[in-house]
Amino acid sequence: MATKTLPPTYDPRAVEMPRYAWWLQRGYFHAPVDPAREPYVIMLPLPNVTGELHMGHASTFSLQDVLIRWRRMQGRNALWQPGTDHAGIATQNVVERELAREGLTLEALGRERFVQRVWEWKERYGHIIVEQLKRMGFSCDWDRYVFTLDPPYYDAVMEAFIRLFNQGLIYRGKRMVNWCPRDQSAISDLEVEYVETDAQLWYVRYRGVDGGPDVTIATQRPETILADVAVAVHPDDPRYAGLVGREVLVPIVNRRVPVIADRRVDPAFGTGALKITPGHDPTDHEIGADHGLPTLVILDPRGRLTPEAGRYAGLDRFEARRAVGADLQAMGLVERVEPYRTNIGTCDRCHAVIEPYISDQWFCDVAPMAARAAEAIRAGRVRFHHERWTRIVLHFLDHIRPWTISRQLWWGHRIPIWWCERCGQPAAATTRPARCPACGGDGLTQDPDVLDTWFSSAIWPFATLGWPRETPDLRYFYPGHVLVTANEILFLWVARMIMMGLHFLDDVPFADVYVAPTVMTIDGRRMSKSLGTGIDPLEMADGRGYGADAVRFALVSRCSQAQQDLRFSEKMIADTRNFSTKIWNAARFVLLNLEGFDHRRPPAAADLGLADRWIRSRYAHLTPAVTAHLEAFEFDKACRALYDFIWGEYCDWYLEMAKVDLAAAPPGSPRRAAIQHTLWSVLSGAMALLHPVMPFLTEEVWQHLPHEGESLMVAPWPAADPAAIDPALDAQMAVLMTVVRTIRSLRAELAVPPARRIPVHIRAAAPLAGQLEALGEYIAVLARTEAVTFGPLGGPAPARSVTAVLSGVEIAIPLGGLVDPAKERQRLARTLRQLEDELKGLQRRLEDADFLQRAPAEVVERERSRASDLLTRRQRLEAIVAALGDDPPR
RNA sequence: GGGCGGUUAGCUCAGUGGUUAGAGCGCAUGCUUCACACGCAUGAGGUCGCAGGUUCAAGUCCUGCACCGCCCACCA
Repeated sequence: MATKTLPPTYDPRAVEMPRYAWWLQRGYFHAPVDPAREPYVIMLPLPNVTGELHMGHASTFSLQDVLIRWRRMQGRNALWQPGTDHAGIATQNVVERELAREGLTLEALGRERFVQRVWEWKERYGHIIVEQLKRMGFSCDWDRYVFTLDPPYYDAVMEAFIRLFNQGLIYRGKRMVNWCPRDQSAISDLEVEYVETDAQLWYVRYRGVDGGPDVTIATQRPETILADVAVAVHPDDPRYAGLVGREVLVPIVNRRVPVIADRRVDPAFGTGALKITPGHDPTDHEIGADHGLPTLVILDPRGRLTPEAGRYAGLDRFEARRAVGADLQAMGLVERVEPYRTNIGTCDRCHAVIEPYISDQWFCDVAPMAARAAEAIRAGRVRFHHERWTRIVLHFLDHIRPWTISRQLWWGHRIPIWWCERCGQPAAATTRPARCPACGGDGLTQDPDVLDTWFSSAIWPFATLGWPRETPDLRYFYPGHVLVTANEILFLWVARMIMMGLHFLDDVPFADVYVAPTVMTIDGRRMSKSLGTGIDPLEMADGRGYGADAVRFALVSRCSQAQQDLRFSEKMIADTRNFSTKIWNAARFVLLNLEGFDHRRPPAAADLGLADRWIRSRYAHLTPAVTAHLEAFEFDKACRALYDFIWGEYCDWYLEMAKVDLAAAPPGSPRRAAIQHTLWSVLSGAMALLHPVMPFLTEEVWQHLPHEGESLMVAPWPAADPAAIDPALDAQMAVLMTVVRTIRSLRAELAVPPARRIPVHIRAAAPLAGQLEALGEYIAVLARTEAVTFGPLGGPAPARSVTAVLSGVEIAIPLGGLVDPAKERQRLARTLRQLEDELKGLQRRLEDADFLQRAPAEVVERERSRASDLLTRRQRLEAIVAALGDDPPR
C-alpha cells in the first residue's frame, strides 16, 4: 500500500486554515438532533461582539474544544453552542466614541438612529471575534450561531422578563443604586470594581447651636457636606452622651441638623461622629430612612453639582471636593486632613468612580431562585472543579441581594413594559398592547430602559435551543453537561444560569463547571492590552508562526486544578512548537519506513520483538490514563502523559530500537511488517489521543498515515487494551535503560570520543542475564559499544576496566590504556561512600524497634531488601577496588 | 474585616505519609550518529517560605507566623 511522504518541515500556517475550512465543509462541527445518540453539550461563554480574542478566551475555549473533540471521538453527539453577546455598555461606548470623532452625540442622533448605527457597526466588526475563534481551530457548531439580539433570542429575553414580572419577581422602585456618571446608567453590585486608592480623610468641625458644643466628623467627601441632614453618633459613646437631641450647624450651607444616635456608627472610626448624607451614601440612606430624615441631592446624573449646591452648582464632583475643602479650610473648620487608603467603587466597564445615587430602577428579586440554585449545588447536581469554588458560589447565593437589571442605555433588550399615560400602570407585553389592561386607556409608552446584558446571557443555555418554544433541540440538548469558565464570571453569569435554568426549566443547565486558571504574565501581572502586558494568541499562531496548536497545547498543558493563576509566556508556546516539530519528524521517520506495509493485516504475536511489545505495553498504559485524566478535568496530567510518552518513550527509545530491528528485518518479511505495524499503530493512536489538544498537527499526520475513515476528528477514541500491558517487559526495559545510561555516563566521564565503539562486559544473574543478552544488540547501538559480552554475576572483572555496580547488574568497560587505576579507585570510592551513606540511614531505620513494630510489613520488607542489595553492592565494589589495587601501576 | 489560593532547582511547574524530591526551559560540556540542532547525549544545580506539633516515618497531615496574589464586605 502506497504511503504519502511528509514535507521535511511542518508549517502550521500553511496547514491549519485550509484544514479548518475542510472540517467545516465536511460538517463535522454540526450536531443535529439524533435520539439514537447520546448528546454532549457545552455552551460557549459568549464573547462580546466588541471583543478581540485574548489569552483568557484562548485558554478557556481550548479546554472546551478538548472536551468537545474528545467526547465527539467517543461517539457522543457533541454540541458546542457558539454565539456572541451584544454587550450593552461596552458596545454602546465603542459606537459613542466613533460618533464623537464625527462630532456627533447620542442626543443629536436620537435613539432609533443610534441603535441603527450600532447595528451597522456590528455588521462591520461583529464577525471579527468569530473569525478568530475559527482560527484557533475551535469546533463550534456554527450552524447554530446565536447573537443575543437576534429576533428569536430577543423574544426569549422578553418572555423571561414578562414571566418573572408576572410572578412578582421583577419590580420597579426608587432605590439607591450604583450609578456610573460616565455611562449615565445604573449598574449592578457585581459590576462595581473596588480599587484600593489613596484618598484623604477630612476632619471637619460642625458648630453647635443654642450654646451646644461643636462636633467634629471625618469624611472622605467634603462636597457631600452640602447634602448633610444630620450627625450621628453611637448611642453608647460616652463622648457624645449629652449631645444626642441637640443640633449642629452644617458648614457652608449653615443648615441646623439634629445629632442622632444610631448603632450603625462605629465609635472607633474617625471621631466617632458620622455625618449623615442620605442622598449620597448607602448607609446614610438607611439611617436617614429609619430616622425620618429628608434626603437632599446635590449631584446630577453626570456627577456635577446641582443648583441645590448653591455657588458650587455646575462643578464636577471632584472639582467641588477641592473647592469645598478649600472653603472649609478658609473658614477654619478643618481640624486636619489625613492621608487615607480606601476602596473606591469603579465601573467595571469604563472605570469611572461610581456614585451611590437614588433613581427609579427595575430589580429582580433573585433570592428565591438563588435558594433553589444553592440547594441544587448542595445536592451535588452541579459540581465545581476545583471543588473549592463550590463554597465561594454558595456564599454568593446565600447572601444574594436584589439584582438591578435596568440600564439607561439604548443598545440592548428594551424592557417590555408599557406605561399607561392615563392611569400610570405598567403592562408587560412583548409588543405594544392596544389598550391599558388596567384602565382601558390607549396612550401607552414603552419603558425607555434596556436590560442588563447579563440578564440576557443568564438564559443562554436554553434560549439558544429555542426556548420558550418546546423545540426538539431543547428537549434533546437540555440540560447540557459541562461549563468551562473563568472565575471572574462565576457570579455574573454561572450562578445566574443555574438560577434561571432551575426557574424556567426545572433543571440545572450543566452538571460540571470547570473553573479555568487566570492567565497571567510570567511575572504574575494581569494580562492587559492597555498595559501592554498581553500576549496575543493570534500573533503567536500566525505572526510568530507557532500555529494555533502550539498556543493550545501550551495553555491546556498548564491548566491544573491546583492553582488559580497560570503564569504564561511566549517561551512556553515556542517549547510546544518544538514538540510539534518532534512529532512531525517522528512521523516522517515512520513514513519513510512503511514501504510495502498493509495496516489491515495485524501481525502475529510471534513476529513482535521486545521493543514492539514494550512500546505497545506503554501505549496500553497511556490510553486509559489520558481518558481518566480528561474525565477528571486534569488537563495538565493528560498533556504531560502524552508528552512524556511521545517524546520520552516513543521517540527517545522505541524509534531508536526500531532502527536496530528494521536493519535486521528484510523487506517483505513478517518480522518487518510487525515492526511497521507497531510504528504505525502506536503513532496513529498517539495522534488520536493528542488530537483534542492539537487538532491540526494530529490530523495532518494522521491523513498521511494509512488510516480508515476520512478524518481523525471523527475517528474513534482509542480503546484501552489491558492485554497489551506487560509489567515484566516494562521492568526489563527499565533495566536496559539504566544500563545504556550508565554506559553513556561512563563514556562521558572518561571522555571517550563519541564515535568510538568501546568494549563492554556485563555480568548479571539469571534470569536478568538472559534477558539482557537478548537486548545486547540494542545496548551496542544505543551506547555505541562493540558486541557486548556477558558473564555471571560476581565473575572476574576484565583487566583495566571501569566498573559500575547496579542492582543485580555489573557493567565493566575494559579500556586498557585509557583507564587510570588511581582515578578509577577514586571514582569507585566515591560511589562507595554514597552507597554507604544510604546504607547507614537504612540500617538505622531497620534497627529501630518502633519502625519494625509500627511500619507496615511491606514497607519493612522493602527496606530490608534494599539494604541487602546495598550490602551486596558494597561487597562487590570493595572486591573490585581490592582487585584494582593488585594492578601494577604504570 | 472575612474567605480562598500560592510559597519545591535560576524560571514555569509536578509531586496517593514510606528509597538519597522530579519534569520542561535555562545553564555547562560534548556531538553535522542515515526523523529531528525547534535535535541528541552527559552533567551541575534543592536545609521543599519560617517556627512549632502529630507520626516509627512529613515536601506531603495539624497549629501559628511571614510574604505574594485573588475574591467578598455599606466602617464614613
